[in-house]
Amino acid sequence: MGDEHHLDLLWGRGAATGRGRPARTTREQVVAAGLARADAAGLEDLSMRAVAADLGVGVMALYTHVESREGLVALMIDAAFAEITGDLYPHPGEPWRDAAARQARALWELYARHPWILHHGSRLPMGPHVLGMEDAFFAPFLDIGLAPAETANAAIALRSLVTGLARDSTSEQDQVRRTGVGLAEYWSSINAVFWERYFEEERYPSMTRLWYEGGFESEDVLAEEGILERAVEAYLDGIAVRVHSGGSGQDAGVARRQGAPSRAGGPPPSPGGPR
Amino acid sequence: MGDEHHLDLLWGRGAATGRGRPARTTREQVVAAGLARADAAGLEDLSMRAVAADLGVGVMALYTHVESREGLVALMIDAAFAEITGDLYPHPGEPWRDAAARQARALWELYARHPWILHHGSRLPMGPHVLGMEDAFFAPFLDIGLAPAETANAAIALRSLVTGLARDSTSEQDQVRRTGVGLAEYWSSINAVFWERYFEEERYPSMTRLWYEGGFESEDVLAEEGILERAVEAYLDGIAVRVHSGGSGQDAGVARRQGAPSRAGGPPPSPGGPR
DNA sequence: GCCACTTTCCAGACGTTGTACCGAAAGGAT
DNA sequence: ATCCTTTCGGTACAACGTCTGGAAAGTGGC
Repeated sequence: MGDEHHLDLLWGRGAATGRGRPARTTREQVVAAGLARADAAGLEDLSMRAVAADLGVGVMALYTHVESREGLVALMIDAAFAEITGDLYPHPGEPWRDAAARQARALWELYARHPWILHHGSRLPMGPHVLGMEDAFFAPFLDIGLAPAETANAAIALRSLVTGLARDSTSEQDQVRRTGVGLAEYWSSINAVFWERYFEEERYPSMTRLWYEGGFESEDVLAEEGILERAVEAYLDGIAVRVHSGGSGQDAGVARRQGAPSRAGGPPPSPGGPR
Repeated sequence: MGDEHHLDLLWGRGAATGRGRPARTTREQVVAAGLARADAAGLEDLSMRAVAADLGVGVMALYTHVESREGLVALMIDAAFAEITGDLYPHPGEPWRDAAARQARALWELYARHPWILHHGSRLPMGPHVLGMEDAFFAPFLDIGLAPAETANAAIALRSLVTGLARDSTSEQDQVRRTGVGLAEYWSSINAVFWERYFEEERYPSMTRLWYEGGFESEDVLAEEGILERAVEAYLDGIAVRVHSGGSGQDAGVARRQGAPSRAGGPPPSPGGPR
């Protein structure tokens, strides 16, 4: 297999020559097994030995399809994003706010299905479907009268808002799963022990006051989606204000780069690119 | 030391009795050594052996101060947040938007100093300074005419927005540090290899168009702070709209909970609390 | 001064992890 | 049938977190 670049695997380049001993498993099977295990038990239970055992295969057999554990996780992440990239671009005639909100929801639900993506340390891999997701997030803000840089920032910030909220929301479930203790006992132990033993109401006046005013009453899981909806709506409101009033960037930056680009290559996939 | 609860360590409860062999290091020293190492080399280089070697101490000596590696990281995170909790609450007379923006900046800069906090998998530990930060973030939104639940959501979403943006921005520097390759070569290799070998302009039309329009031109590091400023401003604009027009929640939920609370204890420190 | 008692320190060991090495196995091409 | 290419899997190794047991180093009581 050509070790030209580790990105080859993400972009499906390593074409089999047909010669040599045939592999007992496909790369798709390996990635699927990893996905299943991560969905069920989290990233910290994704050991190469465990994945190999799930497939009934020796450990080192995995390394014919992935170049490392981290490479496997990269493939898994890109495969996960393939779930939503099919219907992410704005539909014809769909208002930009509806499209952006729909994208935010899709990303949110993807993170709910695969929370390990959020607890994965490094950046998203530059795979085709991750890039597809990022590209789609730019689309709703393209022709609404924002300057190009504002357009880019608006989309990146929306993505980050969803990611941050999802991370906050899923991390506690993740912790519950990791420690093995059930959700009920976890919270009951927190409630029983933490508040009376450590929390000092006068030290944290804002939370205390909000508590007594009922600000933390939402107990159902769906209310957690409410916070996404509200935050996205508020943020898009802010973008809308920017469009109608101080926008003035409709044609300021259009076709500015028809000459010689200051950097060779193409667009960066993520916040800012080279800095 | 009483192993009543792992939270005792975070809240500084384990008081030394004065008897027995005195410890050669203090818990503060251990946490500081861990902080220094994580700041310099990231969380994945924070091994117990390395921290012990930095202190000139045997490995197991650390376990008299921390109960595990994860407990050490929790202490480190709480210690890091202590850097900003001193001046986080709104100043007297400070407009709520200024206070919220200032908090967002402070959190952003904290993450820039300690990016490993963002790449840490599980949720923030329930330490006194983490709680202090969370409490302060609620304060600006308290008396601006939002319903209690909206107040809580607004603060949580602002925190998540900053965290998400910071995570996106710092993860690539983190990746550079982890792989050992310098920033310049990293990006030059990305630029030289990626765009011409993998990227297909017709497959990612939004990014391609934004690129040609100059949407990704910000090359300086400070521009990265611009994205935070812009996103926070947009979000706070959305909150402001909510306050002045459709708010109507000024007194809807005040003092609703003076009777018997539906849950025993006190306010939850984080999004939603028990669900 | 001496002795119990308590706490900390450290060397070694154990189990688990990712993965390098290498000979054996298995199929296509000649 | 023989080569050639690729995959397979047992073994090995270094690094990791942390348990264990005994030695070390103090304090309090006599």
